[in-house]
Amino acid sequence: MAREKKIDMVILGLLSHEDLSGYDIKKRIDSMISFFWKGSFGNIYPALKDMEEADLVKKTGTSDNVREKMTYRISDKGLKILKQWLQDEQAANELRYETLLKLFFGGALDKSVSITNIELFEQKIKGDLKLLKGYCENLKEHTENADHLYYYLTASFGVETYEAYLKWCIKAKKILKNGVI
Amino acid sequence: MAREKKIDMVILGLLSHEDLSGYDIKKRIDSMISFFWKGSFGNIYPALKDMEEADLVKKTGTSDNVREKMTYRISDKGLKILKQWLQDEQAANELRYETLLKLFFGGALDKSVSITNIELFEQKIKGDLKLLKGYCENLKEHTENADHLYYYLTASFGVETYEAYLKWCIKAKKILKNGVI
DNA sequence: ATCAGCATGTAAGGCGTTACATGATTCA
DNA sequence: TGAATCATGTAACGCCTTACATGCTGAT
Repeated sequence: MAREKKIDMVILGLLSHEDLSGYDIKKRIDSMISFFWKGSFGNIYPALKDMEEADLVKKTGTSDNVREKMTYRISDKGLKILKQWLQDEQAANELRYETLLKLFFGGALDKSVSITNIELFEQKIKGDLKLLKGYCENLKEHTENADHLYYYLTASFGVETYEAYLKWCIKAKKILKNGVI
Repeated sequence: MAREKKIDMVILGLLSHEDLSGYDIKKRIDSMISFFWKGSFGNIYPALKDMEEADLVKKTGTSDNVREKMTYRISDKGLKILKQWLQDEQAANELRYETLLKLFFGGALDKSVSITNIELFEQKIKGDLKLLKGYCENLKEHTENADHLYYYLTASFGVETYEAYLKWCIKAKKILKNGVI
């Protein structure tokens, strides 16, 4: 079983819920998934093409009907691959925070630079947290769709960790200002 | 100012503290930085070579003296580049958690699969948290080095977020078992 | 003697981003 | 009528990972 490309799994996962075009897949990723996984046209469209050739998805619509979106549907084979991946215990969980990298080397400059970097991070997180909280509230009100429970769990992960980030920001700024732990 | 390669900044940052060989750089990254930024021989050695050609670092030691490690020292130009990067307000902060991706699509299988995935994540985090806590304790005891304050701040970021992860794990498992938010 | 770890690298491939190209449609 | 957005793609490049290749050194 060749190492699956992760973008393939994202696409198969989305198609397991509903038929979608490449463009719509991008929109779904941006609105619901992007805080823990990203996608771009530059990898979505080629992935769809490759997966069509491998019979993991097939085109629907556009049966000579020009000016209709090209939508894709997951195949039985595609669904099997998706389920295999979900059950695979391997999981690459990676954090790459340039802000922390800069902070780690902050001693090379005045501490005010590090404080500014933390404040920039803090503002970005505050904005994203607000979005995630709104998203969570929406999901709580629509429990008729069983998948919403899963969406909620991922969004609540974001809320809880972002709140921890903000607490850390306050503490870190204080430590820097005082110069002692 | 061309877009800096991030591994270059990691290396320059480490060299701003002390002269190091490629091998030692890898060890430093693995032990102190890897939870928020990674590096491999495959990108460290080529980066050192490129930066030597660009006069950002220069070789020290090994002056015909065979069987001595090839160590590198940061140059004034290298230090300038490092400081520019530290002051640049752009910062790529990216989370890529396959565990969350699998959870998002967990509705395709029985909830027990998602619970297992959360538990695997939980165990991994528990182990890493223990390491980070030990690291923090060590840093608290050696405040004579001013840089240790910065190391401590990044490590405490890890401790706080990992603790938030563990709280979320417990909550998420409960929600899945009950089937309601 | 042999095995782990020190030490330096190269090559191939994977995967992703960014920018570019193209054209239709919708709305102000 | 012009701008924004819908919609699909390609090309080039960037950066990293993995695996491989090589040889030394120190401990058991």
